[in-house]
Amino acid sequence: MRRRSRSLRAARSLGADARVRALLDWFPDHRRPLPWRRRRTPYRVWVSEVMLQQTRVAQAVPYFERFLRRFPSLRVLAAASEEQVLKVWEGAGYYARARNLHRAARQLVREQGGRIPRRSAELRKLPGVGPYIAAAVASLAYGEPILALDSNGRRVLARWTLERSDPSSARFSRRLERWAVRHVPPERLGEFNEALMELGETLCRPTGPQCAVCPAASACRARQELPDPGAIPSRRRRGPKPLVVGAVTAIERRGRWLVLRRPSAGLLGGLWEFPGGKLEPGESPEAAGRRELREETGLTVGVLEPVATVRHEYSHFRVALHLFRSRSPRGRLRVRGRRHRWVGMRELRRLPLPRATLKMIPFLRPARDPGRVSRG
DNA sequence: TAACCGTGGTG
DNA sequence: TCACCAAGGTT
Repeated sequence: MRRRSRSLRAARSLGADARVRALLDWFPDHRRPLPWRRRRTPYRVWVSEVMLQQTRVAQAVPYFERFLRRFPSLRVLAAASEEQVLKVWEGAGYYARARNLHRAARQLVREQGGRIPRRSAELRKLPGVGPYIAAAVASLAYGEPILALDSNGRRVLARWTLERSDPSSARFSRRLERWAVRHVPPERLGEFNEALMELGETLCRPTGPQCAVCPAASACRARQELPDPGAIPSRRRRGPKPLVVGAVTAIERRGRWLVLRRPSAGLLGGLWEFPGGKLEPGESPEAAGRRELREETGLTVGVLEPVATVRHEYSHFRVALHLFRSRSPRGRLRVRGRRHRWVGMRELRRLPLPRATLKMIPFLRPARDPGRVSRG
């Protein structure tokens, strides 16, 4: 049965490019059983595409399972609070993805009776849905004959066609899109989209492509004409990430800790954290901890107890956060422009927290080992 | 166009 | 330790 369906598929695309034909023939036997490929509903495809944005499959899988258990449908998602959604997203990063997905769900329930649009042009209007995700959902979930080209796909096509233009330029994407649309039969575009990604992730990787087992190797220009096919597309090197030094103060009062909610937009939007901020030039961490606390909460403290230094890396900078603790703040609490709460440890763990804050929590447990400070 | 937006795996 | 980078979107 399998051989017959494979040859039928291959026969139908006889007019296509040899690499396209080889890819489409290879895919059915090399298609990994990923969770979003079971029961392929538009909602599941959409959630998976959002999660997979800039994220490896292995990292996305557990989040996808957890998210679908907690929010099995668009309506359940729309009925949840943003905080609940962010909590499930906690640790996955790029939190705007979760906020946008939630906003879009609410918008669809409010305006479209909870139905996910079938056409990519309509999907494209939803928050957090750009050209790629719109095309991917429309083609994978609804069979719209539209090309969905991600960075995996662009890398593969650039190697096939020896496309040497700057990968960050519009020209690069435009030329590859044109090539694909010319060489893939429209009715095969959905399969092609997925097959190309699969090839890009499993064999035609950024470095060290596995040409020996690649179904398209014999017609791949990079393979045939370059000493290292992995040299295409060219990779631009980024400079080192700048280091930001900050101070964070955990205020404890009767077993409860003061936390602030970050503004909805921007870095870690909507997540909760302890008061703190960047050191000013020449300022000591402790002085910064006192100053930030005063500015953000109106509270003043005397000597701060150093607890740990937590290091963390974001998309475009690194931080070293000096964590302090105080049990004796003075003054009247006055937080402007953001929500604040006093929470016990159990309640704290129920809030959506940034990774860096999660790293701090073990240091704040009841002191078995007073004065303990982390390395670094 | 380019900066911004997290996190974890990898060599 | 370090730089790369992974099913992109927004501003």
